[in-house]
Amino acid sequence: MIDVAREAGVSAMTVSNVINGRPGVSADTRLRVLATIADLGYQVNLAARHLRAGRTGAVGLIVPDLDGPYYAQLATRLARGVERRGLHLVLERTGASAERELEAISFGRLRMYDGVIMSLLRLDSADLEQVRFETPVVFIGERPVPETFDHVMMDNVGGARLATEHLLTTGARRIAVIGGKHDDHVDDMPSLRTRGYRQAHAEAGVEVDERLVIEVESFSSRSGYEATTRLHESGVAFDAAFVLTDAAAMGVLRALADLGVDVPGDAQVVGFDNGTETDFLVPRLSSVEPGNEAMADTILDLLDRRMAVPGADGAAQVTTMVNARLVLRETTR
Amino acid sequence: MIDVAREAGVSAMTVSNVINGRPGVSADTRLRVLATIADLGYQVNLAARHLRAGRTGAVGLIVPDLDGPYYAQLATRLARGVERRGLHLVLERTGASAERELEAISFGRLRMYDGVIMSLLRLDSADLEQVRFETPVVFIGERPVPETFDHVMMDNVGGARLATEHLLTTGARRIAVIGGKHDDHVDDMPSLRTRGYRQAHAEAGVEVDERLVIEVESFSSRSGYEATTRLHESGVAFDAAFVLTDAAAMGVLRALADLGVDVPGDAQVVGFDNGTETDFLVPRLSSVEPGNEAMADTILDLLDRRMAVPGADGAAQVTTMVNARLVLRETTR
DNA sequence: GTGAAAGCGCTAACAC
DNA sequence: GTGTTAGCGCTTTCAC
Repeated sequence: MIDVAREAGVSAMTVSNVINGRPGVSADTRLRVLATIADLGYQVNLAARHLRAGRTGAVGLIVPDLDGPYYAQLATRLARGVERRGLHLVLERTGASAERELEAISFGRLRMYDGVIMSLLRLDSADLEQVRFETPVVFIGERPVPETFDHVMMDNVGGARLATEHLLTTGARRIAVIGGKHDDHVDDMPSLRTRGYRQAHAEAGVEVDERLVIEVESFSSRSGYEATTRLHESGVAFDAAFVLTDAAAMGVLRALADLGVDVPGDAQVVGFDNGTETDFLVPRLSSVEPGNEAMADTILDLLDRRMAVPGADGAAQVTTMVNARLVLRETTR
Repeated sequence: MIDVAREAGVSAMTVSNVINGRPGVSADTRLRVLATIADLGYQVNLAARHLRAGRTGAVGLIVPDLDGPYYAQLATRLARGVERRGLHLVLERTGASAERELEAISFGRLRMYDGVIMSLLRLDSADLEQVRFETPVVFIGERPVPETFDHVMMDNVGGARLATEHLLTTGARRIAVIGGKHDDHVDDMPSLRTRGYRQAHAEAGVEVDERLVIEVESFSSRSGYEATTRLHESGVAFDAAFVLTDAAAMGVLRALADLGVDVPGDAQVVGFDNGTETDFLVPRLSSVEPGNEAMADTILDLLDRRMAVPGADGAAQVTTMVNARLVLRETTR
């Protein structure tokens, strides 16, 4: 920068003013500086700007994974909003490992961003209270977070209840829940969705057969496939499957096709997330739409609010729950 | 840091030495400093470290999109490798817009990373020559890049030829190429894969009916679906479809199911990318495996080499082409 | 084994 | 409209 200044015959300050489009530079000088910048191929040093001015121009999105369609689609929505605000979105993935989640929020790494949107799967509220956050953060996801943070959630329980109610209404009585939990004391995604499943059963006066609650290790298509195969081999009858994610539901559909089970004739299937792929499966997957658009908008509004006031995080903490609805396609009656 | 130093009764330098695990600090002092750091909840300021030391600890991966499975899966592979090297991977998406691609490489934004892996779709070699890259970069993808850069490519032509050869060998004579180009003078992904398709036809002495070359706007499932519907409505007969990406192939399969076309009986289908989802489609999608693992390994090796020598980029530029192979599943005979 | 001084490249605040 | 001064928080260098 100092080179540009010398070459253009002005001070570094004037160059800075030109670069940042600040007023109070004569058109003449501005043009000369711009020409010199182009000439020398000068680029600002963002590290120096960051150190001095405190802002980086980036918003971080920290998510467990990107192979699944859910976070990838959320990222695309958020990116658009962030760019509209003159910033850019940067993603980090933790692979749902506690170690990497901790790394992402430690060593001052969050300070690399002007604001952060974060979905943590392993770390709990207590872990978070250990860390000092200097950056505005909005949490997403089901894990509880300390009271001081903004938090946007989808209605896991309500969405699951909607799906299960529909299955019960259409005559299903033995609904497998793929990815469910036997013990739903924790507030993570599988537990909450299983809770909705149980609530719908309770309201309908139908008892849950615990053998229909199938725990899985991950929510990949492969997991869904294997869980369905196991369930079938166990000989436990079922006339519907509520699958906790669309990705897993894809595996369930594939397994049912292999097993010669007709969908939705012999067994109905409902997924969760309403990803863009649901419309292209054979048969098309009915799914819980967790309010993806509203979610992205709410997250950005909250982050705006936090980022507006530079230092003080005076604004009251907000927890928002986005409404879910059911989208029926071909895997349900 | 100065606070920690004062509190621990040492100099800032010693604190720095402790944080960076440098030798030459007595065990006694080290422990005292670490305790003080924990006490005060101190975190390094990465902006300051970056400014002074030049390194950020991050590797950037800049890709067109993340909704499709391809880049998401590549990112996961690369992340593992990068973490093994004590760094972390950070993603940016450009949405395949020229403007955003330019932004990502301008304003010194690449300097935020110790190394960058980049897939550009819009910018061409001439655009890239304008920009001064201060950061080690490895390019991926099919677009030509200036001779000075390392470049890892998949064998688009060869992979497409393999797929088409197989279809021809199994008796197909009217192979639609969904996403193909009529004019393959440019070296982008659709053109290269179409070139392989044409080569296979030429070798087999089968003429290409240009009405079977279906251009699409994007490679989403929706595009594949619509292209197939259009082709069917046009009344042009086909007995196979080579679809340029798996995501689009998913839409093709869905369309064929809607149209009552039996796969692979009435029409065979082959995709490209061999994503993890291919195994869970109904029917399972045969696909070109572009060497995803080898690709990730090669990229990381090249980046290592560039990042090893801090300033001088003395090492000769390398262009690598990874081999493709065909994975047959249920959509082919 | 530890510390003091200097400076990375930028910008906020204020002087002219 | 433009320049000067100071300092963001680290690490490199060299002295002790």
